[in-house]
Amino acid sequence: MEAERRKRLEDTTRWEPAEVERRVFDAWLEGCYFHPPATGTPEENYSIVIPPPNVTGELHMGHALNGTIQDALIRLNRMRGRNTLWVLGTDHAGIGTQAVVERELRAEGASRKELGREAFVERVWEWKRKYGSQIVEQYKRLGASCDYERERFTLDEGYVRAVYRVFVALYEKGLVYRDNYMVNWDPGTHSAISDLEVENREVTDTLYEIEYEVEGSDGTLTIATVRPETMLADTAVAVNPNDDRHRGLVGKHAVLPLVGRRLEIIADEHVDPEFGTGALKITPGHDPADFEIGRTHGLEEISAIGEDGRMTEAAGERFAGLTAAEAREAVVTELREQGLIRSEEPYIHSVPYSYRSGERIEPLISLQWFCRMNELARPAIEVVERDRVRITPEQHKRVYLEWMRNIRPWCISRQLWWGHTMPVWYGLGGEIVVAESEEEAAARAHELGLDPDSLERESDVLDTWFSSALWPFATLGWPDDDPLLRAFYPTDVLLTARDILFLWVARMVMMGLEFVGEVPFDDVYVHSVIQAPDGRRMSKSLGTGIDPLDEIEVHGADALRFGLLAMSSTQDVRYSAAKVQQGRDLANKMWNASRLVLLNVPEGTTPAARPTLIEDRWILSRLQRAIEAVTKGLDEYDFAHAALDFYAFFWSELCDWYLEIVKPRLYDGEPVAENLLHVFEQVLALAHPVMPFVTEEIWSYVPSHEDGPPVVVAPFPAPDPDLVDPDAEREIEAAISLTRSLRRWRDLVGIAAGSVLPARLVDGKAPHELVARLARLEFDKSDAEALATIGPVEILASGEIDADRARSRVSERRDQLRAEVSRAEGKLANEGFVAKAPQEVVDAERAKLEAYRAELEELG
RNA sequence: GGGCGCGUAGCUCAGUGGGAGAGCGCUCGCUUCACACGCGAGAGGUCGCUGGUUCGAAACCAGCCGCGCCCACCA
Repeated sequence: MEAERRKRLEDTTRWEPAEVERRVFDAWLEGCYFHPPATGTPEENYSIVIPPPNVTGELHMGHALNGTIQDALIRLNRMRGRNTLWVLGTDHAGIGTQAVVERELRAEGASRKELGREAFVERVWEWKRKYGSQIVEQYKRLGASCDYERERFTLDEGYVRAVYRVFVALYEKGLVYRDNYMVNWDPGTHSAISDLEVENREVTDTLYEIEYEVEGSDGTLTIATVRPETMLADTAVAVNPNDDRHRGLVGKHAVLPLVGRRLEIIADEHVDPEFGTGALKITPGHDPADFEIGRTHGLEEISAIGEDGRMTEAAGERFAGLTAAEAREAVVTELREQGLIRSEEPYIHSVPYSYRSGERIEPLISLQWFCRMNELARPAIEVVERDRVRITPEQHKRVYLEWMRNIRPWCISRQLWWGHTMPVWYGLGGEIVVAESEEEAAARAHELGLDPDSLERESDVLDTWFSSALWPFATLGWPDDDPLLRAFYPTDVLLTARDILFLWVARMVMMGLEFVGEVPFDDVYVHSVIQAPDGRRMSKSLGTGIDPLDEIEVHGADALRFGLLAMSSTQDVRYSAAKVQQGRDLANKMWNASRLVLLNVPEGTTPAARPTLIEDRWILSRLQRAIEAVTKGLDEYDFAHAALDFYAFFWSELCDWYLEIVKPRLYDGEPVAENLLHVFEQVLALAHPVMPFVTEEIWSYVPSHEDGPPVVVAPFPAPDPDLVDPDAEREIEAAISLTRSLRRWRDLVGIAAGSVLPARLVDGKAPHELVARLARLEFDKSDAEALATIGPVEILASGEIDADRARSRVSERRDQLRAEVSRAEGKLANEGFVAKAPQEVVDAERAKLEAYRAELEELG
């Protein structure tokens, strides 16, 4: 080792991540380890596409966990020698990005409208060029080994081509169509949004009961509503066909108060006779349920509320121009004056809100573009049923299938400016021309006998999720016959939290099957959502967010990665700062344990498994089991166990025991250095997928690695069954357990930690020689009084020992043993147990009983 | 309304049929020549409640109580 590096190793008694991480990461980039060639087949290669973060995004804990899991898998498979690609990129995120830039404009006293569409879109691009790579840089801080040379963006030229190709194909297949249909109108963004972008909130409204006159009768009909203003657009009243109370009314007409319109009284199964009076006002223009009923019965659809959230002419001149809320008040006031309100009650129910703007959804009928989903869903259901796509944990499989089987048309047009402008043109007579480019559209118009110059392009853009659905193949070069696509599609696994299972994952499966003819990934692993430590949602606006970059700054990326994996699970978890701290402590421990080894092995030592003594056989055996456990955890997506099993092996077995046991040999130059280096080399490689930085840094100090390949491309350890050694395990574990008993006794009796006690061996029994050193005993043949017998060891009276205290400790132990003996005896006296329990369980119980009796015997 | 999940040490969580575990916190003792981000030792739990299955239940089954999430057009 160079003197300078040796000095650094000697002087650095703490793992200092900040100093090392950037340097190590740059070296990885320089080595091009993250940039695989487009060769080989998807079966032999390993690939993952990152869930593209919004281009406006900043790395949050969700990204950090999601990214850490992917990176651990990517690094594992890269080390296994597979040609490994992790696709990185960002999503243009229509509404979100548009909102960010609009906010910027507002701060300048300008507005989107003033600027005009073209200039605004250019402004967003400017923003993207300036800030769009922020989150990508943040993934680097995490240590993410993505292919940064192949970064993609959903509005890349090639990506846009993929989007248009898909849109046109779906249109030609009749799956994409334009229709006047009930949509979720978001008054906040002035756009339609899809069902999945709606969240239901419990709110308290007033439930009004309103009386309607029935034509040709003295009776009245009472209906209940929380939205009296929508009555202005009512076109019927419905009752349940089996409701005896109203049977006679079906076919008659009610008169709509304030308006005077005649409303047919119809019968429909959807009406719940139990609710209210069993009569339902039908507003096909402003209620999704009523819309369905209206279409079934061929009712007139009146739009009384416009897209601006104000009442239209159709609402009548008294109300036109009012906001919906004002109209409600006006309607209620008039009804009250006319004595038509029977009751007003507070009413708690769930109401749709825009996930994006947070405003209450206004259901209305609008001319939008839709995508029919059931045909696309069919094969996507099948691949999951057949486990061609495996969803882990399995409960999500049912949820996925359930949703897919009841899938509804998807509203894909958005009234925004930022996004993929729909490849649709309209002729003067309303003719629709759909084509991948303007030139093609013109040609098609020509064929149809339309004047190409008169074509007007659709101004709506596509739902952002429409383009995200193509992510796994559009990023790999589709629709071209790209070598990347041939080498890496289908990808191996998709990592996500469950919130975008429908919004994104299901749609990728459908699109992948439809356009590439193959699933986009073999596995879907649904991981935790990380909550704030108090169990609330982690969010900036609530002030509950914890910034992963701050954690990296303070504790290092390895610490955060370890912590996140250790706290991760298949269900939601609370963020645990303690787990990150545990990761930091582990990195520090790895650094320092390595210093012990690296600074004390002779120059030029080569790592090699060389079991000289039984403790060497023991640690090699334990290492094989640790490799097995960690590998299993990573392969089975059980990351918490992978991380924590590694921790337990490294800290409790390797550091606490093996290093303490071999220290004298290491200092004295007795043979152990090769074996120690071997164990460390394996450990570094084993931990690398989880803690890449500290392992890479230490690796560079291991003799024989100085000019060799870095650990990022070192072979991942495989357990060697020949090194598993149950005898050595038994023997060393017995020595450890005896040492601990002796230490416990010393501590209880109050003996100074440093003092060496005289002891004697019980005849015929020899504990492992290590015990004397580890428990600080000195054996002699004196015939002094034995104060205690612990296993095969008698501790002799000496000036340092308080004999009374020692005796009371002995008697405590005796009580403990008696309790154990009677527990075991009772169990073995139970005939049912002896007869029915498996033989090895019974034998084990007998052996324990024997051991307890023997120790009790020894204590006298 | 339907579905899923959770309730284990003070806290955050493992454990899914054979003697209750980890990390943090707490107590006691240590400047032991890798590490005080450390070392050694320890205290702390009727495993939400009730019943059942079993020789044996934290685990399996049923019911109840409490909490969370997803889906759903009862106004």
